[in-house]
Amino acid sequence: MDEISTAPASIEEFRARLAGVIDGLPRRLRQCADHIAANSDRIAVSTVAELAAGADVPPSAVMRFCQILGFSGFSEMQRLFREAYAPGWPDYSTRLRNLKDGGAGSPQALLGEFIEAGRLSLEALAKGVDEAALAQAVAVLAAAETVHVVGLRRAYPVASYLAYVFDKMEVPAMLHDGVGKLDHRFALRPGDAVLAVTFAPYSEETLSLAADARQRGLPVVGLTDLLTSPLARLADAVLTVPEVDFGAFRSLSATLALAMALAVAVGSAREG
Amino acid sequence: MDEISTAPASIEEFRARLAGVIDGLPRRLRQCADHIAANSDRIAVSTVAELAAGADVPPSAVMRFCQILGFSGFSEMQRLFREAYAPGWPDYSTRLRNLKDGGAGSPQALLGEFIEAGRLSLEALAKGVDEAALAQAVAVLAAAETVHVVGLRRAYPVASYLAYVFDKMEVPAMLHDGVGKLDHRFALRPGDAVLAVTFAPYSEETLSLAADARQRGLPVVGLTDLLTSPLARLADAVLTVPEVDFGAFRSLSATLALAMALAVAVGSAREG
DNA sequence: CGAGAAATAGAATATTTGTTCCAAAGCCGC
DNA sequence: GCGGCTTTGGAACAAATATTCTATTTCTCG
Repeated sequence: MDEISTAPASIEEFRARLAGVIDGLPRRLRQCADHIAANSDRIAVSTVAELAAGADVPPSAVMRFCQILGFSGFSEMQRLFREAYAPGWPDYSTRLRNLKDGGAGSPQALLGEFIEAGRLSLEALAKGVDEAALAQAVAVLAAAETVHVVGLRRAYPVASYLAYVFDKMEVPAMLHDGVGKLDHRFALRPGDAVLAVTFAPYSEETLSLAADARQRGLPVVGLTDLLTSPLARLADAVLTVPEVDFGAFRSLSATLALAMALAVAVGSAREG
Repeated sequence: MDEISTAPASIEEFRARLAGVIDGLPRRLRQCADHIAANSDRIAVSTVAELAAGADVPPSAVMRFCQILGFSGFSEMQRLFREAYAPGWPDYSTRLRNLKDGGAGSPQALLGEFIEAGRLSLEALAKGVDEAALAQAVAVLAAAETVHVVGLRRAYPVASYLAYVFDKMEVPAMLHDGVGKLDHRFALRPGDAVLAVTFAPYSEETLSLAADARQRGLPVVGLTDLLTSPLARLADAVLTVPEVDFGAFRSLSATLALAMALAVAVGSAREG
């Protein structure tokens, strides 16, 4: 291994050098590189042993890694990070305020708002989950042959992630995405179930597919925003998500958390 | 001096106790208290000797100070600050694994875990965001004619939501979704930019489109998990998201928050 | 001013942490 | 399969760092 004799003098240089060598790195050193890149903010406050444990390598691997980057050893690398150590505030709310102070409309202020919206949504979900409805939704979907997932516009990311998780968990699922304006309503077969996702303003196509399923006697699970949603009337089990909007856009954090829990629970139930 | 036997459990408690004792302190200890109160953010990355030098007292004075505050010694005090800086999610993945192996997870328990994962991810994002990279990403995309959004598999929900938000904000955008195995690479025109989203295991198609764009001189913005991601080398601006990742079950909360902030910031910048 | 108590500095020690080195294992081209 | 090269893991070692101890100084109060 050809060593570089001079140590990086700044964090930027450090990153550049890391990017430069990472490709030619053997397995263990690659693990070090990945873990350190992912936790570069912890270098300043960690010991070799802690970092090594995090990367799942022996301490000596971390040492070799430091040397390959041009440092004489770990201490020298750590010194770089300790000096640059920005007071990344221990307190979440202070940090958030700092972000928002970047000026109204600045990217980081926006980010602060979206983070806040997501967090509030998750908290509300934690408090207000309807356990009976969730259990029923799991039961319905676990009993189905094929799960038909439908969700358009702002609900589409949720629907597509549900389809992804179902696929990974080997649950037969079909994503109705409205491509080509085809609704594929004849794909709904006896024994199947529909999982419909929609938020105000409720998309016509989603409601229509749910109504169709219901008419044919297929069970429908709804994931929506309010109990007064038109989807609620069509569904055998209704899950509502108290999502906080920021501006015109919905954070989706809570919705996705609920969707994932649902999908994984259904996947586990079908295995058993 | 009346010692307190239990150590502060949080930084707030630490501050309270410090405020409580600082008045009745003799000279050298008072110096310690002043210096430490003024530089509490450096406790995590300093040695006893450094702190002592800063306060202009001998190291043993610092030791006594720590003990008066209720710590067994300096190390214990330092641990408080190190952990407060890098909180919470040490063995998160083992927790999820236990949950999966053990109880097979009631739906509510699963939901609780996903909520917690989302919350931690958002918190980590608030602390670890690279504001310079975010600003650069906004600049690049705001200057583009058309934004080409690409992201597949687990990144697809993010990509599709980005496309949705761009659409609402009247930013010309095209979602490359890989339908029909078409990569639409010839849709990339001079003046356009690519916004690529991918997480390990990095999807070949996404990387390939990004590489193609770069080769033609189009700017690329990457949204990925690690700075060592192959996408990082292809991109002019790299945004990394510290998302809790376990198998197929990625919370996406932080990713979406960052994506939305990016999209809205780009939309606003283009209006002005 | 002087006795006693408290506080202090610095040296001595214990402990933790970083670093080196070498034998064993893995890999590659032959 | 075999020799040479690279990589790896762990134990031995070295350095840095925290902690304790005690002689000395500094306060305090009679």
